[in-house]
Amino acid sequence: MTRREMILEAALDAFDAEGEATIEDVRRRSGASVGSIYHHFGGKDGILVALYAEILRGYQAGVLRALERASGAEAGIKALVGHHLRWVERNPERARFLLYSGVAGERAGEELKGLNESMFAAVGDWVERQGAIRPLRRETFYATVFGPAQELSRSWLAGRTKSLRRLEGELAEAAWRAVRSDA
Amino acid sequence: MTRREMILEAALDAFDAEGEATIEDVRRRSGASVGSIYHHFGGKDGILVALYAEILRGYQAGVLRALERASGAEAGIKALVGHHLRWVERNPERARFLLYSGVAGERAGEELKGLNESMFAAVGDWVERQGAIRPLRRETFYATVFGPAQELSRSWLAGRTKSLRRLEGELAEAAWRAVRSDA
Amino acid sequence: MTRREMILEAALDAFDAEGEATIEDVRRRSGASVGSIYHHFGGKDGILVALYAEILRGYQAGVLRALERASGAEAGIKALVGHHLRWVERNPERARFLLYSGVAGERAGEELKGLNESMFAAVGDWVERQGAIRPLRRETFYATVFGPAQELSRSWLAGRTKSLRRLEGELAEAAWRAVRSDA
Amino acid sequence: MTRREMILEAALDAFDAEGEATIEDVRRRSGASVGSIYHHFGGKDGILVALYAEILRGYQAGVLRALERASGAEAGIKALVGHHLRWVERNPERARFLLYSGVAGERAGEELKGLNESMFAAVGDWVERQGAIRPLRRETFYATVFGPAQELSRSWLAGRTKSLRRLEGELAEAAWRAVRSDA
DNA sequence: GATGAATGAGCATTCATTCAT
DNA sequence: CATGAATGAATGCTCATTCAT
Repeated sequence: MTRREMILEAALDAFDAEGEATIEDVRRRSGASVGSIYHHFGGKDGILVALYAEILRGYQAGVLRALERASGAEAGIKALVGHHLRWVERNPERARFLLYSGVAGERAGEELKGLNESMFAAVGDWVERQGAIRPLRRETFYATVFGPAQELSRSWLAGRTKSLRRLEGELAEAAWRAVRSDA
Repeated sequence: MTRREMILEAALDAFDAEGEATIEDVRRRSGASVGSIYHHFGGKDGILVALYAEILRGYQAGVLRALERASGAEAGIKALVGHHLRWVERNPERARFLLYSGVAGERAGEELKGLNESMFAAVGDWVERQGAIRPLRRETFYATVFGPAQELSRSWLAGRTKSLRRLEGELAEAAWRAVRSDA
Repeated sequence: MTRREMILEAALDAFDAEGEATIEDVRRRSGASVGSIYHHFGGKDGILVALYAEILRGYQAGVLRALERASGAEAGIKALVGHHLRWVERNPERARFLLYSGVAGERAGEELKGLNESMFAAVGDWVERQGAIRPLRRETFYATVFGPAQELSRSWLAGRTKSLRRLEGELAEAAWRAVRSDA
Repeated sequence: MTRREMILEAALDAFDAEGEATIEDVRRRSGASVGSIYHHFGGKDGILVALYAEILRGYQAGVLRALERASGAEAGIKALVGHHLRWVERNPERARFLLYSGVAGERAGEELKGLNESMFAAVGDWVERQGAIRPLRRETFYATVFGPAQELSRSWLAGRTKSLRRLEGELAEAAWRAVRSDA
């Protein structure tokens, strides 16, 4: 494991345990010196953005894989919802970091925007190839498919919901009903 | 306007402008002294919780009003979605505070929990009186109805979506399709 | 119980429980308002000095009583030591206040100086009437008779010594040997 | 002189001059930045404990040296008293810090306890090797030998006694009479 | 690449005191 | 006599960042 990786892991651990990741937290948990951390990442934001990008890449790879495996619109939509719930349940610290680190909002940067663009494009292509989905504005589509799973994920991460897997069927069905065409 | 109200308003202004509300921010914007702020609210958390509760009460009153005015399940569901979007668009600072102040997660306290309970109960009662809604677990229902609107609200507050009102029709229709019964 | 007395008692309680007595502590424990406290005592120092004087008067009255009851030099010296230890053991909060409130050092004031003078004079008179005591400088005499008991009192108040009464015999005997004349 | 030493010296100076040592006092007097102070000592208590330990070590080294140089019980007891008075008179700021910093009582910690234990043990060994000293409980012995000198030291530090050296003979003699065996 | 001493602005909080009612 | 809102200086502490070795 490289220094770089140790630092990123330490930052994720710190964020999970403390709700934030100060340089001092990262130093203590990684064993690296302050100077070394700055050498590798340039600053606190550098660590957070790198970690965010790494996590997001992993999540998105799963999304695309789920879509590839599914055959047909219904299976695809349900796979998107299911993957989201299962990924969050298997990666609570990573999910927490994506949702609460504050990186997305302010420090986004071009790298992250590019990541999102390419995934939106891939999912958009897939949607267009399906016939059984109602024509919806892009924003409505994403909010409708991912919004409920996202809200439940937040709820679960905060300890207000017991299990996500348990709700997967209901939620996937609801998403499908929301976007399927009438015929 | 009482000192207390001036302080709460200053905290909301500060949060909106700076993304956080330090005591110094609140002091400067309210004109109150540090001591006076502590006299009234006991500490920083005291201000935030009081403000959160006040805002939440206002939001919830609107939810209940929307439900009362609506006749029938479809109108009710769509009213819930519509009210959410319109309230956020009319009260962006308040919405931002509810979503990003961090009060909900950690400092919740009994007061806030009570507020949520009573509203969930009221909405739950309404749902049970409707016939045309599929039986869904409580968590699924809330996530399905409010989740998409909530995700879009976050997107809009972050400047990534132009208008919420524009999407109200599509989103309300999607929510209705997700929860309506088959018949 | 008058307001004044309630305030003094609250100050002693606060000092015992918190190691200091802030105006806010006193307010909460006495039930009096801040304004009322200032009305009666003028300020924080006013409370502390008044309390110190009251406690000191009580202690000194006991010293003089112990001396009056004793017949002869040996009994007198031993009575002084014994009274000190027993008073501390029966009034730990008062003893703590006298030793640690910091009133004696800085804020002394004429009232307290007068109290000490008159007691020193009374004890000095008694000493001069005894024949069996070695001539010692006043400072040496007081340090020799009270010093050991005082040190042990501090130790006991800090929890480093189990019982004072248990050591009374040894300590009184040692004091007597230290000051008795040779014959 | 290292940063660390400069900070400790500044803390002692501040305590002597102001009666307390705030971080700001120490910063101004040492020339170090707040951050540097925290880097070295972790907090205000860290400075005080380190300073207390350093001073106590110096005092105790003198005690042991005094005992080694003395031949016989009487010379030893008198050397203990004499060393105490002379050390206080030569190191008033250090004595004041030991007596009034408040470190001993609350923040003691293992380091300080260990220091006291080892010195008590060394003095205890010496006492046991002497024949001419009455058997006294350990607490009584220490209180009897050091108590008077300690009380006088407090008195001198507060400006209520002119000279300690002047009283050394009387006080040492009194301590010896208090603990010597009858024969 | 790595280390850790040093910096200083910024923050939440405490507290004695004043004063209008 | 009593109340409590209001004041503001002072305090201990955190933290991202720089830089000489």
